[in-house]
Amino acid sequence: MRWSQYFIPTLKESPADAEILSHKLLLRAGLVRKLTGGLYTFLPLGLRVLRKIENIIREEMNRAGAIEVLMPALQPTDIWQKTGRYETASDVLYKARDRSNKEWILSPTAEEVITTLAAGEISSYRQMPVNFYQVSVKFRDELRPRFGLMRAKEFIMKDAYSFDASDEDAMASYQRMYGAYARIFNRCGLRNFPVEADTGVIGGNLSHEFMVPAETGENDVVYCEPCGYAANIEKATSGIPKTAAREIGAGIEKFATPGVVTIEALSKPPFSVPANRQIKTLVYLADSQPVLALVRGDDQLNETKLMARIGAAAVRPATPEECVAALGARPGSLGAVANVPSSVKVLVDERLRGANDMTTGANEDGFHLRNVSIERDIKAAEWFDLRTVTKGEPCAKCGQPLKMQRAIEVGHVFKLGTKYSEKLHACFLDADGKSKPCVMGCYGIGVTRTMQAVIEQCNDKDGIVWPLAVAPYAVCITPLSVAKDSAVMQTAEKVYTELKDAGIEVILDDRDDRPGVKFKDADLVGFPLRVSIGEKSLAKGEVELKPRGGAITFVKAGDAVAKVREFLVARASETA
RNA sequence: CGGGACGUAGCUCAGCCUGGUAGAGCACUUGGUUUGGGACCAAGACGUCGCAGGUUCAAAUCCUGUCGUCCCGACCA
Repeated sequence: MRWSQYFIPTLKESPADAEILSHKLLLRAGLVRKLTGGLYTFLPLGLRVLRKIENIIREEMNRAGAIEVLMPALQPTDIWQKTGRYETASDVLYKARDRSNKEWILSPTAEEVITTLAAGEISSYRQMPVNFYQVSVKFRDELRPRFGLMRAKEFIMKDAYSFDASDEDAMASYQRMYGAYARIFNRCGLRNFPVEADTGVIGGNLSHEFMVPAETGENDVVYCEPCGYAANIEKATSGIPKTAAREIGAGIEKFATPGVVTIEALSKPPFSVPANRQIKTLVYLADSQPVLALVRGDDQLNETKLMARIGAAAVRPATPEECVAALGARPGSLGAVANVPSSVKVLVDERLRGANDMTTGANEDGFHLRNVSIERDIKAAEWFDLRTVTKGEPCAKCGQPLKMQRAIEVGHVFKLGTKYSEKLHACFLDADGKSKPCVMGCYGIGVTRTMQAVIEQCNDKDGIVWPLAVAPYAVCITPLSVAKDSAVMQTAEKVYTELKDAGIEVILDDRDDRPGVKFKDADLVGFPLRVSIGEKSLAKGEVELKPRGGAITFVKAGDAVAKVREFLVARASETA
């Protein structure tokens, strides 16, 4: 490709609405342009990178035995209603109406469609295992689109769905995808690692996310280097000790705490109740029913864990008014000991098991209760892990201190079980003639997000440093003069033609610009190798090879093509 | 959805407080000089100051509303 005939609108300055580095570089290197918040046009170079990543994904999915299909982005609502996700995923669904006012859904994912396909097409265990995948545009009405392609309203996702006849087979399918994902992200040049994850609105019972470490990521990951444990903070557990039991004091005692409505205030004089001797009482509404979640005063509730435990379609924190309606008191004086209607579920964090000598709200504004012994005084409690792990706590597996890291989620694998196949009747006849629901798994990769994650991880002060496997072009030829019959341009044209004929992806910067402009642009865009051709070195019969971020080497002009191929082969073998 | 900031040329921004001729740098056009890390000189083109109301003799500037963008939050009682 000739640069002058192409479209690479680089920018010297970062547009004001880009906050993080990778977003700025996407715009500055001329890879994308924003249409409006969360919606981007891919320009030629950005599209090439996208295609590179897609191709890596296709190769590895095919290698893992998955089969490519393409499903509609516009989907009927009835199948979403059958799985219940018309309600549970309602927040992110883009809905559209046609001329007869019929409602449609713009696909945020495709479990409903693929399971409908399976329901019609799979009737025997002999047809499985089978794994369908597609690469397509997805739509999500994000709470807050941000950071360019990281969280967009419309994005490109690879989604795959496996169907198996048994749980063991489904596990094997899961492992195959897990392995394929590791290969995909490694080939993209990304440092990445898998972590245990919550299954959220998707459902299922086993899940891993593939994470790219980055301070700008939206996930917190807990990990243990010695034993390899790693989990999303939403899922992570630790071996932190339970609350120490003390001598059980006198019976429960109510005391006045006027104006004290926070853990912190109660921990100060005159009350001086340490946070770890307080019970934090949080009120949620699960499908309009109040639920109490109890964690220790110095712990944070992990809302994702709570959601998973409650299992209701819609869970949200109660408003102060709703707290009064449920318990008779406002936040700050709430508790699970006194005046709790029997209809109200009480979920208690495991760390509080056995705790006594605790203080909690009295469900009467301005009063608390002390000498509370949880297992004696809180009836009908259900025990779960509900707290959020913090850095430095002992690993549950090996006892070493846990570490924490911000990360970008680029892929997610789920073992779904039969949630969707049961609801959409994707059943088959087993060898013994019995009808059973298919056991499913689903597997997603954010293709556009992966692209930006690569930029976030691979850059320097001058711009992007593309890994060869996903670079828009492998080689940029930079003649310092473009005068038509100059020796420099003739050499550039010759090298260009030969590289092209050798099947190497090469761009010739034939713009009539000063060398500095071309160098800056080549660095900004981040081509892995630059071949610079100038009068001075050409007088010695030489051209320059400069790897992005590396040192210049001089080679004989006649050897240039061979040397370029050598470089590319060596570079390719580093990540293969 | 709540809080905050911001909307002025293609981009980055000044001007607004204290109302009175629409600005700079970069990019763009033409000519010339340059040519190994984002050149220089000269001339030029480019704006309903987001939009709609209001106040005023007069609004980019003050007021109200609205739309959009970005950031933080949306659990920790």
